[in-house]
Amino acid sequence: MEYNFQDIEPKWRKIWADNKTFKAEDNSSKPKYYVLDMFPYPSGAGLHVGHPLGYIASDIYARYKRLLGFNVLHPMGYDSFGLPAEQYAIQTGQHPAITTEQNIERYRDQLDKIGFSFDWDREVRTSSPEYYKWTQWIFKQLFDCYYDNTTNKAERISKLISEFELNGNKNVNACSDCEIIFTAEEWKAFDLKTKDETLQAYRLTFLADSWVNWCPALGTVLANDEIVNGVSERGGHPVEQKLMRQWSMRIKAYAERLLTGLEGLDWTDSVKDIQRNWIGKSVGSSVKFEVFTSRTSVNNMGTEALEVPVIEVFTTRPDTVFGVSFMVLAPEHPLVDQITTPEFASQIAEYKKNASLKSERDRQSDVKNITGQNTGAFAIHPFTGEKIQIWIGDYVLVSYGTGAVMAVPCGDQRDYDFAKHFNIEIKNIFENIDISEAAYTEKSGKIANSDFLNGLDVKSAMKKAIEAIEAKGIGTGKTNYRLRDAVFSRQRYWGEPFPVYYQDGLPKMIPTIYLPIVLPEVEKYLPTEDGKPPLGNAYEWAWDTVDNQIVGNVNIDNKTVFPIELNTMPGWAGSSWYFLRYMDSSNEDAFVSKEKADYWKNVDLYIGGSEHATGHLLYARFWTKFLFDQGFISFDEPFQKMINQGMILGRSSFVYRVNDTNIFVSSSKKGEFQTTALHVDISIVDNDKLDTVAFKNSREEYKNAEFIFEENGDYICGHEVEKMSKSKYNVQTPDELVEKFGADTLRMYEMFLGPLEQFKPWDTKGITGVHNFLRKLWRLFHDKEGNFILTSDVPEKESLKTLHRTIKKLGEDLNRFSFNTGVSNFMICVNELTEQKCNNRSILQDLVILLSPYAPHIAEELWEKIGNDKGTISFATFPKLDESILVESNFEYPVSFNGKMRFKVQLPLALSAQEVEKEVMSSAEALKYLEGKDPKKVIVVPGRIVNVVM
RNA sequence: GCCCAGGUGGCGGAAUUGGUAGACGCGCUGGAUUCAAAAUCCAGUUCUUCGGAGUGCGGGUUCGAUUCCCGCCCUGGGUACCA
Repeated sequence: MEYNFQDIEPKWRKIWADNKTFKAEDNSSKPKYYVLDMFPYPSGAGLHVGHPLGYIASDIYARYKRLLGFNVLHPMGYDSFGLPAEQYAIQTGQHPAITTEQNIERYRDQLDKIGFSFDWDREVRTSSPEYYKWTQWIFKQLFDCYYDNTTNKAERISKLISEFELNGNKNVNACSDCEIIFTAEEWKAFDLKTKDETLQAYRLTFLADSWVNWCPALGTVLANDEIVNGVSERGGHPVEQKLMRQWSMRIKAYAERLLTGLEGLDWTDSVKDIQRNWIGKSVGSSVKFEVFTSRTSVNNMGTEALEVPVIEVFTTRPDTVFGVSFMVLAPEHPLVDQITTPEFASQIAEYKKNASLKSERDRQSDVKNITGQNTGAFAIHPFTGEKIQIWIGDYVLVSYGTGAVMAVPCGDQRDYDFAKHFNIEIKNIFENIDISEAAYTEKSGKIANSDFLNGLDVKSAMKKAIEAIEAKGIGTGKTNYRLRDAVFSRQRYWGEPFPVYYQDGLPKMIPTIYLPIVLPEVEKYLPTEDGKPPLGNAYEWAWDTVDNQIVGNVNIDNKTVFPIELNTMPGWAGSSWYFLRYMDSSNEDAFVSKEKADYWKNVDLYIGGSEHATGHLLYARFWTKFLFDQGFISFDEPFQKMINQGMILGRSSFVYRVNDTNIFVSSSKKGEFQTTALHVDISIVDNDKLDTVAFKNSREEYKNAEFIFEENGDYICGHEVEKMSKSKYNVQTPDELVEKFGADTLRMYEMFLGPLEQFKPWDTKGITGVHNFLRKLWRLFHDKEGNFILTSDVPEKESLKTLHRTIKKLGEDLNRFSFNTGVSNFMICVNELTEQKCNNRSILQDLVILLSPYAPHIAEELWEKIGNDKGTISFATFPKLDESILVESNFEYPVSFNGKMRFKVQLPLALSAQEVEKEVMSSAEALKYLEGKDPKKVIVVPGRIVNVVM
């Protein structure tokens, strides 16, 4: 009987499902191991072969860990809120919930065919009310908390209110946008609205007017990580800045912990670097410069109390403070108009106008153009007392730091270029450094011409400068982060509704016992005509505070019935905590019980793409840290180890149409014509050879196509490696491959393609090699007639060696996640056992266990045939390596001359270096290469190599 | 520009601490089997002017470098007037 995967695979998948073989226990004496995949968004296109790559790797690892005796949590679910379903709804009127349900069914069907060992009882869907009830709950927790920089964690807002009532906010050290200092009396005197707004400035999620990235085409705001190269990530639409009242998340509060937390994680340097960059920490100091303007003299006419304007800057190089020869403000800086002298007023107005007309994007692309305008005003250097010019320039951004810089042209290239361009003095404060051509930006060397900093290296000068700045009371050592607070409102339908209603314009939380607040029905999924988000179309979207339920909008009286928030949450809300829900997916009383979270703890192995580095992976870390601070969970990093699988690229096929004709020319002859390359569906191309009949039938316009063939009569297509996409007709679904070769073959082939992390083109050419391997394996157990032929003799020594070498290699491969070499090692093993004609039961039984994580169906079948009636191989014991079997007595020494391997000599390993040298040098082969000369030196590394230096 | 990852036969890739470069598979070539084909099996397959040369290029360290160091080129990813 041949290897019949068509029967074997469905049989075992049914047994696994019926017996819930992969159900994870929440209480177990075994050690736990949590293997997680980034859950998919169920798109209408279904899975292509790229999707399962990571799932296969994680499944192999999960199965391996079970064999090692771990209690493995290996769940799967769906990130099922999202834009495509909504856009489909806009076009067709189909409710996104229905589309999503259909897509999930398709995904499940495809996933099931690959034989994953998921515990489906724990499935989560971010769009189900049972799930988003808890997303809403976490939102409420964030609303009820602020970040205390002294305790260095999130604290309840009630604690803050008590402090306000006691001492005002003068002693509060919190992450906040609150710019005023108030006393307890003042706090108590605030009206409700002021109190509310003051608290918003502290809450971890808060409502505020903020500049947002508005995408008119999508009709929604976007987070920074949803914008790529100035256009929306989805759809590539332009994005503009708009001031809107939006929910935000105070992720900035966690900037430092998000940064330092990276150190303990087993992630790639590249993802850690992306996050470090995104957080963008810079250490330096603030410095205040007093402005010296003509109005200072005007002071004489008025009172001395008239406030002198002060410009505060942030600098990472306080050590270069004596090199400051001018200042530059952002055009939008609030002091600009106040300090500008009358003779420059019109030019300044002109410059500001031009700057405001430039979009953010233009300003970025126009980097080389140096522009600026003198305000005519001067600042006073805090240490030298010199007057220094104040300019405005759009290279200074109002949104970063203080929107003003102290310009040190000798030490900063942009300042240098600016000074050269406008002919401003460049002071050299570096000892023996030539700055005639460019600024000196290295942080080495000594400081000169700098009074009390003279002769110091950068590090000491930095320290001393900050001390001096602080002593003078003109600034403090300070740390800046580039990380912005995250906008949390989306003007969309298909997302989590906020559990928020508005009373007198102030946001109020709906009590937890009434959650979830379920998404209302709407007739249209588009924004309303007056520009409200899609939820503005709902008729039943008001909160009745007496009956505590959602009621019709007609009942809104703003006394007891109030309007509910119209925005929904962004895509990353649900995915920021889903890994916790798997631990306790059906809990109706908590997002996860403390007990289960304490047992499963964080994810041991997380597999997914690195494209989420600045989005999901940062937000999930933020929420985890918050939930940890509040004592809901006992760990503050979600994903301990992460592997980022590379994308599988498609291999597109092309036909070449001779321009203005219906003639298609084969690849090698296309140079003779003017042609246009057209994508052709890869399903009608086999090894680059086009099925011309199928091609003609594929489209009406190709019906009468004519061809110019190769000499052998074939039409050969061109090819190119591109991202897999429907429009390029290069999508390969796993389904057809499973049908043709079986899931075990697909699993092993995807692993065999190359290292998991690498980007690689998809190519089915090699799949037969893997399939043949499985057939060859099958033949080890069966004779030509298909009889099962294992013997129970004492195994041959050679076969034992082969087995244990494989045990060793496979263990090593799995421990370093080298799945591709794992497959190779199975091939080597089966090749050797075939050669040895090994059909020994004990050897082959161990081999089957080794193979079971990679090819579970065939392994189960053979395991059963061998006579194991326990029902599944999944909990067998990973074979134990016996090193003694691998110990060799001889070694074939490679002998090199000047580093070039020439020949080999078989020698006992027991020989000493001297003995090896003697044996080798007296061999006939050696004499030939010595050509009668004496070697300069002979290097012998016992058990490794002999190298003769001539 | 800066940061990160990578560059090895016709192709995907292997070589884990510096020690036989090209494992394993595909493809290709020849042969066996067959009426024939598929399948299977066997042999070969880095290049070569047969001296050698060879892991993107040029240097260096070393008895010995795909591996370590310096400089450069290319590909992919991230990021950017960030003070």
